[in-house]
Amino acid sequence: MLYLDQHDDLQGESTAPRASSLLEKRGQKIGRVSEVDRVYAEIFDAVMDRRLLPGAKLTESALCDIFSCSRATVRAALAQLGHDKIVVLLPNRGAYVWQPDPAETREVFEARRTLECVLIDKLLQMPDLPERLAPLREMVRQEKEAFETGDRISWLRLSNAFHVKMARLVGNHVLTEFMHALCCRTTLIIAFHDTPSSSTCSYMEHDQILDLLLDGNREGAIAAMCHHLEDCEHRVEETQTRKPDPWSVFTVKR
Amino acid sequence: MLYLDQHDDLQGESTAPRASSLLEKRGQKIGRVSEVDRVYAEIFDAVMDRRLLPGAKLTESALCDIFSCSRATVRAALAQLGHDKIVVLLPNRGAYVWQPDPAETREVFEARRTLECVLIDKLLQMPDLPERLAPLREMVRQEKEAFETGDRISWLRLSNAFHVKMARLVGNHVLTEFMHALCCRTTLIIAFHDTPSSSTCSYMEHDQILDLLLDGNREGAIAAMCHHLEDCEHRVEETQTRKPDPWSVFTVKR
DNA sequence: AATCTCCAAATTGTTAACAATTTATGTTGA
DNA sequence: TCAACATAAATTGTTAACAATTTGGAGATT
Repeated sequence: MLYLDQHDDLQGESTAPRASSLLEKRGQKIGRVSEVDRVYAEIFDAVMDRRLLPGAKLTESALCDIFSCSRATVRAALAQLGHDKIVVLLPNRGAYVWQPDPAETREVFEARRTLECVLIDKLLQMPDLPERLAPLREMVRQEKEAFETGDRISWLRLSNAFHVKMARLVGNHVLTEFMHALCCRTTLIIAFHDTPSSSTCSYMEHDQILDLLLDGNREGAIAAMCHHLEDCEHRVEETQTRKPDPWSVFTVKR
Repeated sequence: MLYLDQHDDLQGESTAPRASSLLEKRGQKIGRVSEVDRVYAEIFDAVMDRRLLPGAKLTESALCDIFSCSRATVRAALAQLGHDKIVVLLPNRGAYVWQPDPAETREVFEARRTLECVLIDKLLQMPDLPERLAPLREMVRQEKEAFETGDRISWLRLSNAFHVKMARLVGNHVLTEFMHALCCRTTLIIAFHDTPSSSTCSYMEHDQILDLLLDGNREGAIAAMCHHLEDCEHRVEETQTRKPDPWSVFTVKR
């Protein structure tokens, strides 16, 4: 499970959570971030920002050269990424950026719907919801700005950060970490199925969800959230059926 | 997050899920389990079975001697266990079996209540629930047997396995793995707070939950499940307030 | 008697080298 | 021409050695 403590998922910063949490271990700040955490964060960000696409081979020696570190460090980082299902580790064959299959895609989206709805219920039970929800407005504003500027990377990060931040409001680290893990896997899924054309402006839906929450409209908020996610899932499913295998780009028979 | 694929959590076998899932990677069976998975499973089981208690120091060289392997193997296994919050890794100071604090305890139990209730809802929506629930009866019978025999280890394993198996019935690997992770952490919490006296027979409550599910009694099943968990949580809280710090056994002032 | 400093032992972090496996290429033979 | 086989390169798995850090205790100082 991905670590995630007091991290704030700010724009431009790494959303990889390991380093920040380890900085606080045992109550004392540790001046320097461990080498493996640095490599973990670099690869993590590269995958989340789509500089590394699903299926890409991650050769250990290549990563050693890139990050100027030993193979042991790279291996440790890859092992953690494997545990988080960001990469897949094949024995004796190396590490590859995770390629989600249709069954997994469905299950991740279902888990997200399930968790998001539960969190909405918990949020609506909080007496000071308006105050707690206030910072989210600012995030959505940044999200809108990133979208309009064409800053795709920031937009994607902020889009996920919205959901994680909402989970954090509930005040349960365990559930927050779970949501964070699901958001990361969702990003990977979208990266895997993304076609250049598909880009809706999710910040409007985020704003709408905030409105419904402030109105105390449980059914509406849940419906909006499910619609938001199903919209995303269906876009993925479309491309899934459209390109069943990479050989379809050729017209010759196999 | 803990891997967990087609593993069946049988009595007497390891409940550590990594090895079994890796055996199936890429569709082809791999004859031999990786060294780090073996060490991972050994330590994992020792913690789950309370042979290793929370707070115990896990010295790398000692583990090398025990498992006849290199330090790199041990380090990799410890890193994975750290990721699963079974052990805590302190930079330059080593690995220790995780000691859950009160806040974490509360959050793990809340997350479990949340997830278990959601799973009950999903189970009740299944048309063929009775058939799917049948194998659970047999598990509860084994659980009862282990309890009556005084086989504490099997009883504890089966007690967790019941909840994981129920989650698996829903058919979502992501949610199942999450439940498995939560059950492991619960076991750790109980191990941390356990006093020799506390031992209720949870198998009766498990049977009751099955009855209520078969009756289609949603409210009853949810109430029973929450009661089941809160019972466990309150027993933990009791010992938590009873011994806030180890110094309370002395009457002298610090 | 309590505290501080310094040193040695133990332990962890890191790097390099070797062994085992997989992948790719080239060759042979039907 | 195609398949199977053999070989070499590349890559991963494992082990051992060295460097850096922490821990515990002896001895000096106040």
